[in-house]
Amino acid sequence: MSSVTHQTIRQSILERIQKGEWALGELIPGEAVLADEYGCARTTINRALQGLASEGLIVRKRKGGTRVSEMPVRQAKFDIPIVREQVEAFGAQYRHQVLRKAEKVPPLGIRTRLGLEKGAKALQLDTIHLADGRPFAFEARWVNLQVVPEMRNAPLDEISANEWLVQTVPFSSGDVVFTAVSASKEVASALEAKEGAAIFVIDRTTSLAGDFVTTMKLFYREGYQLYSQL
Amino acid sequence: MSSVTHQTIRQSILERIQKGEWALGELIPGEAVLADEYGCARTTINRALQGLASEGLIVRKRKGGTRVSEMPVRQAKFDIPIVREQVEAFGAQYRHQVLRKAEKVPPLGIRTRLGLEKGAKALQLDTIHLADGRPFAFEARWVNLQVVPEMRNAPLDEISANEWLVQTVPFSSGDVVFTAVSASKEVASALEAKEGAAIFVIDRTTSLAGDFVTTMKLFYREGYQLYSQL
DNA sequence: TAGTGGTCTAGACCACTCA
DNA sequence: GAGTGGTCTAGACCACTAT
Repeated sequence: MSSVTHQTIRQSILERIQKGEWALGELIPGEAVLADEYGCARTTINRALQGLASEGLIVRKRKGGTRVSEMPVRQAKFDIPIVREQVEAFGAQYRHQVLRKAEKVPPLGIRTRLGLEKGAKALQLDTIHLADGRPFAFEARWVNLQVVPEMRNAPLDEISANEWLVQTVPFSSGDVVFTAVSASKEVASALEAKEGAAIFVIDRTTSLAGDFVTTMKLFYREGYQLYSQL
Repeated sequence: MSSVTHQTIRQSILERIQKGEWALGELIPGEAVLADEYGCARTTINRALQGLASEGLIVRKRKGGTRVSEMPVRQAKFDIPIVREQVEAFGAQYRHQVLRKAEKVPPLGIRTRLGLEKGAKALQLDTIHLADGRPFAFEARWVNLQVVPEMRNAPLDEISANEWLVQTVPFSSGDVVFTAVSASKEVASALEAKEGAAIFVIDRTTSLAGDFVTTMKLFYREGYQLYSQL
């Protein structure tokens, strides 16, 4: 294959943008022109430019042409891993322990997030995740049993609720919120931290085809950092 | 255009995966077969499958075929916005104030992150971002003057360092770390919070073509939440 | 070595939107 | 109305890798 591929073109145009060949908001040459310039088919240019557009570096409009983005949106992508993998990535041994497993009527906030009717029960699951025997993260979870009734019988000694759900209900979607909170008495004791310690929290709700499956708060031990590249 | 587009096909195949038509790790039909099934060109199928692969839902290998991902990686994407836009998104009025602007030799940690030689000076900039006059975020920044010497004369009364850099050195890359910390005396006073309060921190280092431009810690006011979709 | 995905091309038509 | 990007097609060749 020649060295003129959509990837090399994409890289080349990226560098031209970074070098300032076109100012912010300025029109860059059309696909036809670039195709001629790079000596390739318009399709190939199109693919390169669509890649850059999906990253937010350029803005494309029919008839309006392609412009360098005026407000390049910086996007960070995070892999949201399974806690066990995080622990093992630290080179530590993973273990988890279910602290509470109860079927009961959830508080209003949880009920809303799971889309449950008033009085409906859900499964409450509190888990502590351990790295080399020391607390790594505390998980407070509610599961919608109307969607995954099998969860009642999941072997939670062998596999964490997190992983069981990933395997049983894969490819669900959802949202995530990151926050910092002061450790409550309950969280502090689970994490063996002082009450009031600054704790990094991931608050996550998962849904499958419009049904809310589970909502969870994950409280990490003090000093935990979540890393990503722009 | 017919209703058979790469997008509709992608959605269709996504639904088939979610419905469990193929088990985790199972081989799905080849491009040629799917093209026949959907009555379109192989190119179109290819585009749809590449989209799903880029999201980590399927894994593709030449000769090996396409398989449903065994460990679907959940990725969260965040827009990392400019603080002013965050404040204005809350419907509040934005204002900022430079608390410190000094050219001096940075501590070792900062020096390393900016790739500076021993004894080299950098620009230290502390800024408080205000929403309706109340502290929203405290920014502690160091700028590599070897890369952006113009920063010395930037009109920081009119435009925040953040925005000035985005406009002057757009399209840079970098990394981000999210953490929770207890407010130090300095941070607490800047944010008008209690010492020891749980503060959400974004720690960010930016580079351009291998040169480190700036490193910054952004301490958000108590209760701040960063939201994203999976 | 054979089969699968990765990519390019050339041409075509369509959809949007600016003037 | 005209110019730009969005997409599809049909065919071709290549690159990787499982067998």
